[in-house]
Amino acid sequence: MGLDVVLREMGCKVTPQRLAIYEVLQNCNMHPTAESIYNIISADYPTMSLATVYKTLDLLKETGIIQELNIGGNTSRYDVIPKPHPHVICTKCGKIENMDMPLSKSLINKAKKACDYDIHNLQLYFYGVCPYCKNAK
Amino acid sequence: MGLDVVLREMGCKVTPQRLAIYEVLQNCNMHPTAESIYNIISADYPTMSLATVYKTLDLLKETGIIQELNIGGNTSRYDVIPKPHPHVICTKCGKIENMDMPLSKSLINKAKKACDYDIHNLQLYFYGVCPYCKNAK
DNA sequence: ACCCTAATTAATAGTTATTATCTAATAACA
DNA sequence: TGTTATTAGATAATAACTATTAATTAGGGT
Repeated sequence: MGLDVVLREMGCKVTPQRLAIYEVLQNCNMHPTAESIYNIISADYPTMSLATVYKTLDLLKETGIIQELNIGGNTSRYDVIPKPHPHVICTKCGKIENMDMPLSKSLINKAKKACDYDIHNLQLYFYGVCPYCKNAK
Repeated sequence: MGLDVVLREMGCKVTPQRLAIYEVLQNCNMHPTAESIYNIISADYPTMSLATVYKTLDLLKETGIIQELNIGGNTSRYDVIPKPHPHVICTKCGKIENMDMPLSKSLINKAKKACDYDIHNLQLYFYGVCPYCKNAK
């Protein structure tokens, strides 16, 4: 389902800026920061504002089609949500990658037993050293 | 093993400020921010500086006896490390709690198979609505 | 116990990510 | 096409954190 449909369903306007930001996130699997999204888009939309990027990212988060990643450092990164997946972060170079590894349903079930929350989401981050940095040393 | 021993082993000085900050983290299971640690300690150490809190937290992170949590929002929270455990965050009130739920060794093993990283750490966050907020509605 | 020195604190200024505000532009609908 | 509420863009403001620097202090040597 396209972003335009989702936006209209929420009563939000479909603007080129929003589509462009979402497109960057889809075509770019490197989990960009708000600022790198801004830089990428500035080439085509010289009038794009960083504030717009932030506002749009918030909106897309609310719609549930992207997620914000908090992996340490003081900068958030963003990610389209095809299906829930863990992330690996290289503690040397800071790169962050999707992991093709299913988040077992049983993990949420165990969590539900371990506390009294209505759990609706989870984030799993692994920290380590990537193959490139391993060899670089 | 006490903090003083750890610090001396690292060739760092044992100062009342450092001990105080660590003590707050130990006696307080609410995962404080740097600023709330500062506020708590200010009562006893009126001369304490926020910068000192940040530097000490960084140092304690390096020693490996505390960890920094990135749960969204733009503020880091801190936590002593008794043994690795997941966290639950209430998406209504922002409270964050430790979960008494083992992080199975197999999770890391699966991760090691799924990518080529030397994985040395992981963070697992669950997001949901806490019992109190459930009832409040 | 006292001194010396390097490490650390405290105060403050600076930086950076993010948010708020406000005016101009524009998507959606009649 | 015209109207209107929403959104974009520019910029100022905020908040978390970091760098700097002078003053203080822990810890080893005497």
